[in-house]
Amino acid sequence: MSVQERKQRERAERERLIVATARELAEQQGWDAVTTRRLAERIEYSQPVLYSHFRGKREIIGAVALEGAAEMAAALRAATSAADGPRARVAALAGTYLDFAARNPAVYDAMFELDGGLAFAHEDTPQPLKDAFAALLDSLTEVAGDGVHPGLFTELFWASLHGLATLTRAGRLPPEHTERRVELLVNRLAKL
Amino acid sequence: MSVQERKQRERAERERLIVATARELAEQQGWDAVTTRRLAERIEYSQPVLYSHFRGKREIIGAVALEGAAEMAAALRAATSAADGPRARVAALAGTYLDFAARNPAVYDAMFELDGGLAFAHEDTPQPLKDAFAALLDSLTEVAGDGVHPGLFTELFWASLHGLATLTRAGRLPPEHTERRVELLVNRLAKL
DNA sequence: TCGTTTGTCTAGCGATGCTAGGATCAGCTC
DNA sequence: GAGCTGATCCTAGCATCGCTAGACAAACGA
Repeated sequence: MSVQERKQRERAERERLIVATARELAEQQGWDAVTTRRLAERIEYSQPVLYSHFRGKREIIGAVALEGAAEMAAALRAATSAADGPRARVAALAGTYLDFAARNPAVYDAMFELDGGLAFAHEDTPQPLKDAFAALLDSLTEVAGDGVHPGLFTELFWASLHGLATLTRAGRLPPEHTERRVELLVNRLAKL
Repeated sequence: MSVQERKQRERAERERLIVATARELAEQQGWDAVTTRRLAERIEYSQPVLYSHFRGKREIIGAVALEGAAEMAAALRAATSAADGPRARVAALAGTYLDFAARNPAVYDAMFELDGGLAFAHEDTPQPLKDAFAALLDSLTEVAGDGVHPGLFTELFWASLHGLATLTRAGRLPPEHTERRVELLVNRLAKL
């Protein structure tokens, strides 16, 4: 048994290595540079090994996305729990979200721009994604306003953050007034 | 001279054909299906002909994006000019924007998701893009609120619409309550 | 009528994601 | 300890991608 267990451990370790390497490479040189050949070379295995862990490149992207979602959820929880009052919580939430997107562009792409084969808004949505949304929901429910469905409000708030994040990073929005835009968003959307 | 002019006309016509075919193919089967080979086959010319009109695939995407931007700008103008009062104008603006994105997903991708090699928020931004932004700006200035820079407000409003459009189409947001989300967006962001 | 230019096509390059089939090496049995 | 077996990994290759070089033909000006 012990032999099998060791092999399983090594396999799991190698899988983590693949995901970490893909992420690192994507952050360094963009997802276009993450080819199966380059990835294989970096982990010092041959190409087909990747396919014994993942169905294909899509699933590797999906794995990076899940890792990112878990981190983002944790970051949002940490930021909101350290803030005092609804106003500060929402502001911290928005700031942390955009900060995460700006600091981890490749991961953010894996989560929301690229096709990682993940299910959203379903019952079979992976847990880390649910957690991240729940982190948003928890802090936004208290400022949704009377008669407004918290889930719907959270979806809208999230969409606005997502729009700001992607348009800014793609150079569609000038980066200088990011903070003022976030401030305006919080002031207007949240019923304080 | 007449001969040269005829040739120029034919060239311009063929260029329009390329762009229209690329757009059609993208709407039918997605941008992944728009390969230079397939595109060349559809227009009944060989592959290198494409490269005598455009530097590469990116530029073809960019051409589709510009065409789309012009159409979107026109649609926004038409919708807002037919609406009475600031409230109705903003609602029409938002509805038309999301409707355009939903009806022309491939074109919307070309404009905002894919790399079409276009400059944004610069002085050398192509006119159709400026027009589309100006259409937003014109209807949103009157509801920006006191002391709020209209351009900044427009950027935020646009980002929110963009987030709703992309997340909905990518299956990240359930499509059923789209209208309620738009209503909430208009009610909260606009100072009426 | 004869070069020259302009336009188009065939063929091919390097790179992509992915896979088939053979080699190698660990573990187990006698 | 020898031989078998099954898992593990690699080499080699496929089809397809964006893009380009060089050959060829048609249309033009002299």
